[in-house]
Amino acid sequence: MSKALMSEAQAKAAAPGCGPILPDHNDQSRSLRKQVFEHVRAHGTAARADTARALSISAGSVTGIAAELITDGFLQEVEDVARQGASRGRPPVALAVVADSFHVIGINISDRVHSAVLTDSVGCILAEVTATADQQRRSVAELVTEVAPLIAQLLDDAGKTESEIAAIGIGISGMVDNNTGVVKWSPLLTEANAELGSAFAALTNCPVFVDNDANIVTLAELWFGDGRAKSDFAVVTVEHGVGMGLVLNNRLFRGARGMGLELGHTKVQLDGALCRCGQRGCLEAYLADYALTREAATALGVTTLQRTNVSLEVLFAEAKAGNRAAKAIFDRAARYLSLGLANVVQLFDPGLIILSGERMRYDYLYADDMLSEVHKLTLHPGDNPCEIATHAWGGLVWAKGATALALTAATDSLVGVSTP
Amino acid sequence: MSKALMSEAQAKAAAPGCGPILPDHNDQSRSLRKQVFEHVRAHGTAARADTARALSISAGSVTGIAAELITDGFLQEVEDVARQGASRGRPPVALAVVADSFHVIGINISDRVHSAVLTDSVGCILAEVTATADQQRRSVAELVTEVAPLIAQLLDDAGKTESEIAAIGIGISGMVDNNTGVVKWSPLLTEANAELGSAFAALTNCPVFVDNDANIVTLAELWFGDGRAKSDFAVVTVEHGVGMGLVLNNRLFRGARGMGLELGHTKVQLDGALCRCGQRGCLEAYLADYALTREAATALGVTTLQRTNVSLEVLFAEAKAGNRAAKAIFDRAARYLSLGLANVVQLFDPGLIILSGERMRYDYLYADDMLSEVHKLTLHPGDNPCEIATHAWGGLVWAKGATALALTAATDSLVGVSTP
DNA sequence: GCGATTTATTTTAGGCTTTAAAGTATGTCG
DNA sequence: CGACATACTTTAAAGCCTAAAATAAATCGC
Repeated sequence: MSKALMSEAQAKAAAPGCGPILPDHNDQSRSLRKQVFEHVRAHGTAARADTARALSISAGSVTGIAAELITDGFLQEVEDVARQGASRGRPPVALAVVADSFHVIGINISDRVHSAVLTDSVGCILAEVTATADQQRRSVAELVTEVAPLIAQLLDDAGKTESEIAAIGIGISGMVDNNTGVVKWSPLLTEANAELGSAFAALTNCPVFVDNDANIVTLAELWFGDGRAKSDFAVVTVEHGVGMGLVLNNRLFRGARGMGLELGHTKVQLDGALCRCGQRGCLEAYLADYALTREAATALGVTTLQRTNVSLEVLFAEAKAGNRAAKAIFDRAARYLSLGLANVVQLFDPGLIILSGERMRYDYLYADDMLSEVHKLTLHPGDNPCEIATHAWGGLVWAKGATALALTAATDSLVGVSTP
Repeated sequence: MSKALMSEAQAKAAAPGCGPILPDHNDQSRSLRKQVFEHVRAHGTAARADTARALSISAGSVTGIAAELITDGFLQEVEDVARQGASRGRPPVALAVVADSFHVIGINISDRVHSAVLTDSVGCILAEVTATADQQRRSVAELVTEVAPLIAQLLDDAGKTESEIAAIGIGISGMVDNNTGVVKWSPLLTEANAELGSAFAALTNCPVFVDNDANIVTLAELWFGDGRAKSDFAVVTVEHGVGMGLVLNNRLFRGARGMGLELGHTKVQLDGALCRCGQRGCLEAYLADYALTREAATALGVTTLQRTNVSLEVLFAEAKAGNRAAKAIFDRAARYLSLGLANVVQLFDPGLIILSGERMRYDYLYADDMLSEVHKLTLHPGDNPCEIATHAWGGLVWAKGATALALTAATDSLVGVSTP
């Protein structure tokens, strides 16, 4: 059991490169070309010989593939600072990804603030931009109009043109079909089954990939965060709703039919509290913003509270100041969170759960009591209990995670094929 | 939503061949040799041309591979009854698996009765044997002594010798590490971390594979039952405990770390009913045999009930006869079952859930009320609600499922390599 | 400094798998 | 019977990868 509040800067410094560090054991089909590229990117720099050993392929293959990737402009030989004067034998020559071999854009669409970043092929941010959003629901067309200036601004700031962007990733809360880019439902949109992906593809002439916010945060962890060194882990987000993302074997698991993982709407109580989805007893109905403020209204004796986040802050301050009713609200939420996490452990048995989301500032939600409660509610016969970490990112997680979506796709299309 | 009570004979007649019908899209690494063999086995018979089209490989490859498999004795050309006088052109030559190219044994170890079957390479039962078990916990050594006669009997009945058995599959309830054959915990064994696999391997000189009973039933569905035509589905068993198995992309999903899928111990109630695992609020504590009999004791005014299954029968009879208290017990169990199933749907989004286990005879558990309750407790934005089927197999499911475990392994080791 | 040693990378020849395309076999249709 | 359709087989060649030999570039001991 551990807790870690890590800044983005720390996460960046923790390990070089980006992307999952552990190789993917299941899938032999990835071309060696892509495997070599991904190995170098994951480790920041890697020598040919190391790469050959790590991937269990012959040195000759690496030589050939590296030469090809260098010719194509994806890799380059660099001075290896780490290994200076180390050992005998011919010194290895380090390979590194050519940072500006391609670029991607990641966009997060939210109810309060949109954010977008433009990064190079190793995930370094070249430009970032945010814009406050009006809180109304809107149509896809309106949303495109709303977000288009952000993209233009990014390109301008980074000095790039549309044609230099290999892919765009978009995160939005709601139910998203990642394969088709269709948003089946979102609290931000007026339409159901909105063709968000194709709308942005038409706008930008780039391949566009869409996913829901929980998956986006999970990708952020897998590519840039604590999950890089793990091949299997879960991410649970507590915010407006309760979301979940799962990585199995270094890949984002999206459920058998592309949906699923709706942890927020798993039932934790028969005939329980009313959820905004209209059903009763959802985990979300005990944990999410609206659930807490609903109770806050009662506890603080206020009948109407203007803004959700304001009232939450008030509630938290009251709890800190010793208001028993306020504290009880957080305590109950924490107990239900522990129950929800215990169910995740029982069903998926991940080695690590990362708690994410702005609400993680409310330390009641990740107090030691809550964490030990999870273990009390779990069977772990092998004595390898699930590690639980808290990770409060800055506001750019979502946009950063969206770039991971784009980076994956761009890598596939550019590096995965032999003649780009 | 559909219900189907299908006998083993019907399941057998429903589709020819055995094993998953849908090809595995994820894994390119399977050698074409194995893919061809598995395609033929899955379809009962298949022409070379059909196989080439189905697997998207060239006809020439199939010719070569089929020739090799025929030489090695795994495939043969047969008269194709179906296609007589169909179309123009040279008639296809059907290929079929040579049934006695190898044999496997499947064993189910239970608290009441052990069962074992010996099948050929297409899953046809050549011999079956059952033996009542004493209900005491026992050591691995005692268990081996107990089961050894069944194996001897099978071999004798089928006229085979130990050396003709390619693999043995064993199912046992409890927590099993399939990779190592270690039973971490089982209600049938006195020891923890019992090396059941190696114990039987030592006895029989065969490769032995062990899995828990829920996975075994799931394999039975995947190989011989309703799951054959699905690439993703879940199986939920209600019996002494509540178990679950999940098939993702035609493969049994065993959780990130080989454990997991402990649906019975997911929590459905804070501070709920006491479970035999010592925790409170487990789904199992509302559904399993001991949970029902515990309440039956109260409802029927009986203080001590001799045998669990006897008292369950009494309770069921009372409910049928109109005893309100008895009926209420089943009703509540059904409500909790629907809640548990809804959670499975929310998290895994399988297209199909198969309810299995002897308790499915208690129709309260799969009444339309329960099924519609599941859908009421689930979000399904794409209007593709999860299908729920009930499947009451005969007593040999478990043993049959265990053969699937053995068949998988035997196919890998025998067919997967070019020179056996 | 010099050769032995060590490790990294490159070159080369060959093996394996698979395919496309041409060739052969065997049926139906008119 | 010939035209056609479909299934299967053969064959040459392409691709990918490896093992092994060759080459490169460093350190170590003297």
